[in-house]
Amino acid sequence: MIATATAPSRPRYVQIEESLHALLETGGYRPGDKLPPEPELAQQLGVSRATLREALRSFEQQGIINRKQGVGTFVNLRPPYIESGLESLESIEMLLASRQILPTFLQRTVCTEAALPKAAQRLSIDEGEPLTVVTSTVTVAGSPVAYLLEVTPEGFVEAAAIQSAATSLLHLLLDNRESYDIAYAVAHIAPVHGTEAICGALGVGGQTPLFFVEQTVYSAAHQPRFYSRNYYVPNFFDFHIIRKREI
Amino acid sequence: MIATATAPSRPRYVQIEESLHALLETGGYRPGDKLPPEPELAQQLGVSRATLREALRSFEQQGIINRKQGVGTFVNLRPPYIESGLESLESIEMLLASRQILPTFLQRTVCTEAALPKAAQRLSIDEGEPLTVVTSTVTVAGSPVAYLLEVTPEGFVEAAAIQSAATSLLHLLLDNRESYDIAYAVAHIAPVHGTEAICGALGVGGQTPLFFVEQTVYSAAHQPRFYSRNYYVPNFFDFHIIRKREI
DNA sequence: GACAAATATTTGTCAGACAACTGGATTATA
DNA sequence: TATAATCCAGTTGTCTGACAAATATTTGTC
Repeated sequence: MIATATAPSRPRYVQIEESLHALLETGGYRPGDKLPPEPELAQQLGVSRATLREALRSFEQQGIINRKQGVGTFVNLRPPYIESGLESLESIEMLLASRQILPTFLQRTVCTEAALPKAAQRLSIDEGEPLTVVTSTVTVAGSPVAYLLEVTPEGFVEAAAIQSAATSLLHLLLDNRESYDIAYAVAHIAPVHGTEAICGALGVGGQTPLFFVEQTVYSAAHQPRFYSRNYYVPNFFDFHIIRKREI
Repeated sequence: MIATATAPSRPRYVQIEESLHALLETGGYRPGDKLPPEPELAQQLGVSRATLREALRSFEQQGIINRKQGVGTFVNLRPPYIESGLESLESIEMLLASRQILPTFLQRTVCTEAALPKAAQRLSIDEGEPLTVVTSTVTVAGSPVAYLLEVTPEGFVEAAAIQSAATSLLHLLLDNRESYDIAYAVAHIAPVHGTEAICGALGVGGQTPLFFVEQTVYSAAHQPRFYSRNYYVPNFFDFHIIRKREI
């Protein structure tokens, strides 16, 4: 039925979630539609009702479905823009790819530096440890749209892979799920004026407010693996966030 | 045991989630701690194991706990800053209150205007319908830190309540959960230069980049209820977001 | 001490049953 | 007839009890 995939010990209710997800996506269910009754759905997925309900609970938590006692389970309307806001960790390549845009990386430089105190703290390593620093200017149709400065401990990513890649370092990490166990990032955002060098690279005047994102990227075990300081040209990007009420 | 609270028809597994949340917060559980075995915990909460497991699944989905077959259930390390990032919908009062700061609202004006096309579209109402517009300057210890422009259809909030409140309109909505069913917002963020009026109100020069947040606030049924255009002084705020990898 | 086997602990899954709730159909009543 | 009360089928919510599977601990053996 479902490919056993990489981890054979993954609990069934997680696998069922994936089956359910596929069912909702490709099974022709649209917002507002009613799902089959739980006993039927459980049989259809080859699982007990209790296990199915754990998966459904997770979906309900995410706001994908809506259960009502005595009535049924319904596919929710999705909030606008639910996907690909800032709350989802993506590389700039992924962001642009979803709009069928292919970026070019100019002036891509890769160098090794000793970690300064701030960088060392951020990556939980010792001062002076070697870091790999990648800087690049991202252009779309000839116009520069972003300036990236990306930092990771030397050796975390194979040097040859970094050199040969024509992508952002973050994309390299996210693209190889198995090798790098990237789970989330903490991003700080601010409006700034760029330095002369950055404004020059982006071809904007010194008075143009830039969108500055500084983020540290963590593994699932909360180990910092990477950080970046990126400058975006605001007119080209439209950043948004879904803000959910808590409690 | 647990107060029956407002809605008696709320499913038990949701109530259990709240009990669990309280248990984790006040029950002295720290990250890494192991929870009691499920049968014991179920008895402690006065609920069957199946129901408890649905609540636990929801917590696992949120990354709060970690279950491992044959071992136990553990409280997760929390990512830094997990709370009160931009991804959580809060009023500026709530944001500052968590840091023991009490803001003052100066030059608070309340007026009624006819909806222009853009505003009408945003709030899904007809052009020309009356809107209540609240503008205010937020100061902390005498220094202006934000300028708010908040808009809602007239009548959605009682006029007297708006007039008498010395808070942001959003705070009024979030503070009265029962009256206004606010669930989430879609926020767009950008770095901008303020207009003369705004820079004047905030006491900054025209070249200072401001943090601009334009958000539409929705009910649980995805009805737009409110929108705001806010300008923040960047040096006073440190906005951050948790960005999670999807899939 | 090192290794292997048995045991205990804990989460994962199942089956079946009944309760609670909803919405519509049916029936009783004015 | 119109309206209200009742019943009924359908669906999610909850419970009980059991066993399977994974892991950690203890015990036995050399």
